[in-house]
Amino acid sequence: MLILAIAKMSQQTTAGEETGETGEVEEADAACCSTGVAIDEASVAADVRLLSALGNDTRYEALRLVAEAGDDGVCVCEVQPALGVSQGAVSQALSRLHGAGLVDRRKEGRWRYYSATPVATRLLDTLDEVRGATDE
Amino acid sequence: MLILAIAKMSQQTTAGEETGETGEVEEADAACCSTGVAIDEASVAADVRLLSALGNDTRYEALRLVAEAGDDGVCVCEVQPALGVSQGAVSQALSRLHGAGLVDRRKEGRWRYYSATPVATRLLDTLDEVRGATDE
DNA sequence: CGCTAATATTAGCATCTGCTGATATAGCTG
DNA sequence: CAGCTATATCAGCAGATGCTAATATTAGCG
Repeated sequence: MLILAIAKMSQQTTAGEETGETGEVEEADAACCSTGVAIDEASVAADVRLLSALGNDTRYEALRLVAEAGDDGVCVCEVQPALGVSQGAVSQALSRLHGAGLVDRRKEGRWRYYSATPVATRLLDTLDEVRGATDE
Repeated sequence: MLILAIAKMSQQTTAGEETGETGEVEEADAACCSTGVAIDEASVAADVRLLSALGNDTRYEALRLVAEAGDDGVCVCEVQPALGVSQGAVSQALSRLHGAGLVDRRKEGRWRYYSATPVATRLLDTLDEVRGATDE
């Protein structure tokens, strides 16, 4: 993928922005990127998977509900009426969140409980913070 | 929307989870939710808009590139070859990011520069942190 | 002014997504 | 065991998405 190349181009870009030209980027000057922001393909995929899992009302709301429940988690049987969509849609939503590492799940007899992972908690906190800062 | 109702049900749920029944949730006990996690419909919409804007490779990578460039931002003319998609796709991607409040834009003659907003910076930092914690 | 360059916008298409309803699977009870 | 409940999975459909190519708009130059 392009990301490693992007990181290199970015460094060049900052210096060359006055020219307004796309400029030929030489492969020299590889001794840059000490910012630790260079990001590899797998990380991109992981981030996009996480973000896209949350970029949907039903799934976002499901996660909010799960996160609200705390460490004990919440039973699917309670998520479903709260979300107001079909049982199948709820199950798929929770499965997608689980696949993205945002919820953990456990069985208790017939019942299935979902709880938020630290990743999810952290991300929701950040969203709350940036929204709060933006609402000023 | 359902969210306010969700917040109330969650409180009840924690107490009633042993019953395994969906239980009739009374409207009483409204004196809860001191955690500040109750979230309104507009906030959900805002968060989902932000998250879905980023839940796509092209747009995520565009934002990464913009964020790398620092306060001066990056010229579209440099983003396009870096992303390796059509000029139109780049423009749409940046427009979507702007609409989600993740990038600011300015004109300099023929050139258009995009820079990351604090919201974007913060979110990307969090993603890096949780990914870093997860990769252990 | 005409022309070129940069880039936003539009139209259209293939593919993807999210939902519903149906079905499959697992657990519990008498 | 049969019957019921909880919930995961599947199939299908309508609508959304993301891309390309084309076009429109803006900026700069001789």
